[in-house]
Amino acid sequence: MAPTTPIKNALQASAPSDAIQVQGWVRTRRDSKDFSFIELNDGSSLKNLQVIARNSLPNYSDIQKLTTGASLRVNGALVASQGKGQKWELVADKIDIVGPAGDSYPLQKKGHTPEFLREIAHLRPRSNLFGSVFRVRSRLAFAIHQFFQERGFIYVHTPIITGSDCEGAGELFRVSTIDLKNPPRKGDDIDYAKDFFARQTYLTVSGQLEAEAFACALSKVYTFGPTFRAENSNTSRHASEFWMIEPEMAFCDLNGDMDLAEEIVKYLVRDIRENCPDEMDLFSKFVDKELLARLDFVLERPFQRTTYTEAIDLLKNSGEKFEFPVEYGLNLQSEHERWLTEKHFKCPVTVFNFPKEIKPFYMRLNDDGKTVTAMDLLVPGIGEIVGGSQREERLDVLQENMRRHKMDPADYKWYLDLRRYGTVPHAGFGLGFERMLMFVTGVSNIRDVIPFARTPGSAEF
RNA sequence: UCCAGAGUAGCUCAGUGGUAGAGCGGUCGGCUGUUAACCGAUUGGUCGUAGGUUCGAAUCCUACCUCUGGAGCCA
Repeated sequence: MAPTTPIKNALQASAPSDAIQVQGWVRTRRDSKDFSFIELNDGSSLKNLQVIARNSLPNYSDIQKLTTGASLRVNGALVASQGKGQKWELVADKIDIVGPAGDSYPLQKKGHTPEFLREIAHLRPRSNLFGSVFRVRSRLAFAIHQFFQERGFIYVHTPIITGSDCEGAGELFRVSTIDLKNPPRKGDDIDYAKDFFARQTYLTVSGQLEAEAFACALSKVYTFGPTFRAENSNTSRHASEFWMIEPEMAFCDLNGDMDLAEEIVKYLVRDIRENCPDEMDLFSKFVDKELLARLDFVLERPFQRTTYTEAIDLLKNSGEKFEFPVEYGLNLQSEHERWLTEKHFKCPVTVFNFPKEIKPFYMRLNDDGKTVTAMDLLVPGIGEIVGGSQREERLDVLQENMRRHKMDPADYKWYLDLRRYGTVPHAGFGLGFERMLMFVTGVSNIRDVIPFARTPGSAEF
């Protein structure tokens, strides 16, 4: 079989070519007097290749019946286009109709709403918008690995099935092979000692604890994989299955942690700006007209930093009327975060040193005894994109934190061992992959940056 | 889970108590190196579901389902 030229390469050709082969799907077809124009797309780029099908082709009557969505293999000559709008076009010597699409094919050449395309998630990557989103998703994943690998971080595959529910109950998916109709029992309770893993197990909500173990051996590590939350969250920013990037650094404090978070956000924005120009152009035209200006702004301006206490003061003195109260000891609400990043600082802002009462047990207690070394990186349009902290490395303080959070230290023996043997200051954060993708593409619903989204009540496909 | 809004043709929508509509798509024909081509014709409906009010309901009422926006939780 002759080698196939990706349409992306054909469009970037520097010289005509007598004989190439392309394969792809029909986007549109227009008849002319003695021939037909076919716009062919193979997903290698946003742009289509214009194919000229002359009426001298033996199967021209079949070609005239082609509709959007049909798949073709075309052999012909790549020549300079006579028309405007494209540099090259392919004059076909032979067109094989690999698979016709029929008149029930749901995608038109006209634009569709993202909501409709979501209902046909198996076909939506054939649209300009979703093809672009998923090409950028691929590039973003690559850039993440590149960022960490360039800096000497070691990629750790933390487990997806886990026995620890460190973030608290009620938000995990149970993993079990127990027969739901006839479960083994111990008294009135289900006997999980008879389950597959001889204990209760769940889908992971975070690889952090395991990443800490590896950071305390390999110094700088990162995880990048799927995580799961059984929260009944119905918003455009939450999914039940999503990907998270979690670096963890030994011999690192909160400042180093904040530095890394700001550095990676800038790095990823710059990488996508440079490597996905066609896609970014599409997003800025059809998704969010302010996108490029906002991203360039993020690249140019230094990120701001403010303590939680200062942020509360700023909010209190802002003169702004907020729906929710601003009070020391309360969580910052979405409207507060938006005001800080969009109205006050007008750039990404990192808030740090939060009251210990509103943060998890593993965050390091500051010397004031009131705050912990937590940090949230807020970006305009999305809100919180990174959450991280310096971890509590002192065994006695960590055990006290656990008791304060009504946790049994005995359940976390292996985690406490990290503090018993060669403990070190260490820090890390979680960066939501989809939220980052939303930020760089301008796409406003998380369901539209995941190939097949899982959300409460919805796991079709 | 809470608050608000919306479900009418394959898609986007109009129709607000009295015969179910348009544009796009599809189909047929015409024209044409076209660019979301153009021109003409045509096709296409259990008005989200189930009850109720009424002589009569897409339209008013109730419940439920789904989607969207916002909120909580967070990444």
